[in-house]
Amino acid sequence: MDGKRRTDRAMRVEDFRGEAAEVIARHAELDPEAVDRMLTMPPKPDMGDFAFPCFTLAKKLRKAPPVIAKEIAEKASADLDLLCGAQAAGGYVNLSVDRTRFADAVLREAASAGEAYGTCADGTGQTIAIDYSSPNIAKPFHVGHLRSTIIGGALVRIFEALGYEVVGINHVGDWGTQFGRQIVGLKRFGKPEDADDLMSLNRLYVQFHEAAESDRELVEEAREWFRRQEAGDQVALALWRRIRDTSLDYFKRIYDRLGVRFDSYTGESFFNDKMDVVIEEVRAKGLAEVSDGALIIDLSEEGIDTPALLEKADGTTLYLTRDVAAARYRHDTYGCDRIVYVVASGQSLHFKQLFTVLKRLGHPWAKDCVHVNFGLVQGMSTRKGNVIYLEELLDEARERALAYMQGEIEKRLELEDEETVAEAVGIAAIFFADLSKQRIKDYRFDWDLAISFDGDTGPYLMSAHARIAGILRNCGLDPDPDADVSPLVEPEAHRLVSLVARYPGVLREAGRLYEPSVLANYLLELARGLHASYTVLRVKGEETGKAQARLLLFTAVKQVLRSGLTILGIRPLERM
RNA sequence: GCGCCCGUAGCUCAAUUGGAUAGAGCGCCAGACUACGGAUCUGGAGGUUGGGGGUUCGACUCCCUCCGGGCGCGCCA
Repeated sequence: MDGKRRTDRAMRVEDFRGEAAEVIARHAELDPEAVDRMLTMPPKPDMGDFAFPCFTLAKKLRKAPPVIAKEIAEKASADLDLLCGAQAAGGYVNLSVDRTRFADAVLREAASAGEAYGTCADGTGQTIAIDYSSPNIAKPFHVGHLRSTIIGGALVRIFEALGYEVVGINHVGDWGTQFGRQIVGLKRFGKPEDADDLMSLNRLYVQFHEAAESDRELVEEAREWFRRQEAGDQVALALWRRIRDTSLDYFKRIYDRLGVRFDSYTGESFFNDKMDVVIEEVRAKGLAEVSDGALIIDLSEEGIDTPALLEKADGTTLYLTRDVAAARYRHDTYGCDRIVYVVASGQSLHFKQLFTVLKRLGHPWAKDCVHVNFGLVQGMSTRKGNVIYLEELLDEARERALAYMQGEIEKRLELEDEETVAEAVGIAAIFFADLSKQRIKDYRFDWDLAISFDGDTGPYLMSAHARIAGILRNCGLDPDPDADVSPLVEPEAHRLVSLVARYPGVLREAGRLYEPSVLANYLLELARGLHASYTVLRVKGEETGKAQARLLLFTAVKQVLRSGLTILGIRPLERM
C-alpha cells in the first residue's frame, strides 16, 4: 500500500470523498461520477463517513443487496488509502475515513482559508440581481416587509460567499395614490415642516384615513393630487419628492439597524417614463389584444388562466407593466445572469405572468428569473397591539433581550455595553426565528421561543460563539497553526471535524435552493456538537500537544460559526 | 367554483431531495458540576408522518383521491 500513499502532496478534503467514489466505482464497475452522486451519509457517525446503497445494482447483478454490499466491502477493504475501513451493513457499504488524516486535511484547509473558509468561486463572472424588501413608502414599514428583508439579505450574502457578483435592489413603492393621501393629510391637518418628519407623516396619514371615512371628498382630493403628480405638476412633484426623501431616510436608518444594504433604490417612480416602450413593443409584436377596453396578453397556452393585464381601460399602466420594464432595465444595466425576486407566496401568479410575458417578448434570460417565495408570519405583534411597526418590534426585541439577560442568567459577565448586546440579541432572535424554517411555510412567531438562550434560537448560536471565544481567550496558550492533529481521537472531535468539513457544501446547498434555513439548521448542529464536546475536549490544563490540537479544532469551529452567523445577518459577539 | 401551497411528538421545527430503527429544541420526568462561560450536558416518556389507495427492492418524500388550513383568481401594488 505504501507505493500509492499520497503523502507527497497535501491532501484535500474532497480527496476523501473522491477516493470513496473511485474505490466503489472500481469494484462495482460503475462510473466514479455516478457513484459520487449516489454517496450518502450513514445515519449514525460511528457507522462511517460515507455510505453507498447497493439496491440499484441488485437488478443488474441479479443478487440481493446485502450480498453485493458484502462483496464490494471485501474487495474495497484491501484497496484503501485515505479511507481506513469498508463494512457492509444491510444493503449499504459504509466507508470510514482515516480520522487523523481527515482532521489534518480539514483543519489545515480551514486554517489557511481563515475568514474565507467555506466560500468558493462557483459564481465567478456571474451577476445576480436580488429584489428584496421593496416596501411601500409613505406608509409605515409594516412587519409584512420584514420577512423579505431578512431572507433577501441572507441570500445576498450567501451568493456573495459563493463568488457571485450580487446587486441588491430595493424596488421601493414610491409612486401611487398613497402619496396623494399623504399630501392631503399634510395640507389639511398638518404644518409644512411635518413633511420632514416621518412620525408626523404617519400621524397625518392615519388622520386622513379617519377623516375620509365620513368625508368622501377627501378621497377625491387625494386622487386629484396624484393625477397632478402623474401629469408632471411641479407643486405636486415637489411635495412628493419631499415626502419620499423623508421616508427613504427613515427606511435607510432601519436597514442600517438590521444590517442590510442595497445597491439600488430604483423604485416604481424610476420606471414611470420607461413603460411606453413596453406597451409599444407588446403591440408591435402582436402579443396583445384588447378586452373590455384593457390591453391584455392571453396566457392560456402556457396554462395560466388569468391574462396578463398591461394597460387599464383608462390608458394607465399597472404593476405588471412596471415589472416588465424593471426586469429589462436590470438586465441591460447590470448584465445580470439571474434576477431573483424575494416576495411573498401570495404573488406567485403575478410572477408566473411576468416571467411568461418576458419569454413571449423574446428574452432568453426569462428562464433565469426566479420567484423566491415565502409564507406568512402570524403572531408577530408587540405588547402595544396588533398593528405593529418594525421599529417598535426591534425596540421590543431589545427590551426583552435585556430583561432575559438580567433575569435568567445567574452568572453575570461584565459587559461594556449591555444595550449593544441586547440589540444584537434581539435582532438575532427575530432573524433566526425566520431563517431557521423553510421559507415556503407559514409560521407563528413566539417571543418566548425566539428570545430564549436555550433551544434552537439565534441567541443560543451567539452564546456558542461567545463560549469558544472565551476558551480561546482564557486557555492561556498561543494557538499554533501547525499543530499536530493526531491527539484528536475522541468521537466528539471527529464529529466536529466532519461538521467543519461540511460547511462549504452547506453554503452551496443553501444557494442552490435559495434556502437560508439549510445554513441555519447546520449551524444549530454545529453548536450542539460543540456543547456536547467541550467538557471532553478541554484545552486549559491539558498537555501542550493535546491542547494545541483542540485549539486548532475550536478555532475552525469558531470561524465557521462566525461566518455562518454573519451570513444570516446575526452579529457574532466575542462576549455577551 | 378553479388554481397554487402547507398538514410530521402536546408546542416550534428537521429528515442529506426516493434510502438504514422518522430526528432536534421547548415543555414534562430522572440524573451530572468548585464551572477554559451551567446561557451546559447525559438519559427517559412522547409518532398509524391528516385518512385511504397506488407506484417501487424501499415512500414523510412521487401519483390519485378525500379531509383540514393558507393564499390567489383583469383594470390595487
